[in-house]
Amino acid sequence: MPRLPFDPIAEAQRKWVEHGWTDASDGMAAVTSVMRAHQIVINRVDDVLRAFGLTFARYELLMLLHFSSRGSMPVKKASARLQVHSTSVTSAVDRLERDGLVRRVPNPTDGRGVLVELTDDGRALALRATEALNSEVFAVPPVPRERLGALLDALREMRREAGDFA
Amino acid sequence: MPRLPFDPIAEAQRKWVEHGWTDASDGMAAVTSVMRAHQIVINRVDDVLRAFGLTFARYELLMLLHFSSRGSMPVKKASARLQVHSTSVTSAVDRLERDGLVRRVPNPTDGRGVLVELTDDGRALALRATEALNSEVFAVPPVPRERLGALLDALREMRREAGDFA
DNA sequence: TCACGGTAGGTGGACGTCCACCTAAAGTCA
DNA sequence: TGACTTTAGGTGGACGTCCACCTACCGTGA
Repeated sequence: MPRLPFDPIAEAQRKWVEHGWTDASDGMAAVTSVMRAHQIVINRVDDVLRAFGLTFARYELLMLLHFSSRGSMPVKKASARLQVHSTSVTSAVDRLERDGLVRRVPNPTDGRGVLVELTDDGRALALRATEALNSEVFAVPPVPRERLGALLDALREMRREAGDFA
Repeated sequence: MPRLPFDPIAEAQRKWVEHGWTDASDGMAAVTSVMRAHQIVINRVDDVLRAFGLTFARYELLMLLHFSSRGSMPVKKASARLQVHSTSVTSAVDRLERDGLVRRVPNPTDGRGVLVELTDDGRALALRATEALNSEVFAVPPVPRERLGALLDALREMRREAGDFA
């Protein structure tokens, strides 16, 4: 990826103001910046997880199961906690099951549902991946430490306003 | 999507600290927050663009061409400006061309390349979509106005450190 | 008890992103 | 000038996300 001689988002913002869309220019910049930030962090994370045959989506599901009291939960509950559609969880479970990291078991209390259950291999891999992620990515945040608080605060507000949590 | 009674990212952060991964907990929260923020903003944007048969990726390409002096540019240049792989641009061009919003023309100065050229329909649609996006999304940023500056600053730092621009 | 609306989960498909690989045309350098 | 390297762009495929639709089961109310 080439390094540009200028900030492309600042450039777009300039165009917005030029066209008289000043009151929308910050919002445009915010949306575009979040898009690019997502790309940056997911690439950093997936670079590390590739060595473990994982992606961030699948890693998150493994850790959610790891932290759950029984090591298993219904697809629906995982979907709510990870805040993605059930079908995204289904897709992750398919691949994790293929690799022997989780298994599907019938839900004893609901004949419609299945429980996704962490296997021993899955738990071990999740912990090894966490060690790598912690040291190679999370301990070296993608933003200077002194800005991290403001970033987390702003994004928490965004998530709250989007109705993620009470 | 159900509203959770608690912030799932704060909950994950608590688990991280419990496990002694304190120095990585903020980074983990930052990465996860950016992921979720991306989902929130892209859903808001695509909700509006759906009425125009567009997605944000294709909209961005249309606007890039609209702002360019000739209304056309090589795939490679669009890829650098949008900061996505060339193949992502190829894919967007395929769909925009299918819908008559851009056309591919041979690059007169490079026999290997093609120029992506905005059609009149493409330009008109981009402007109508911009009107809708400005009023329905960008003018109502996904974060309180008073936090917007801090968010933009933090994300600009992230992009700079990732090597996006000088 | 039983009919019916609601819910859990899966399927198939569209889309954007990336990667590995390919072809053809430039560019380079002896 | 000619052989080698680099570059532009496309293909095919993996993956995650969403949506529309489907099936099977649950729970509720008459």
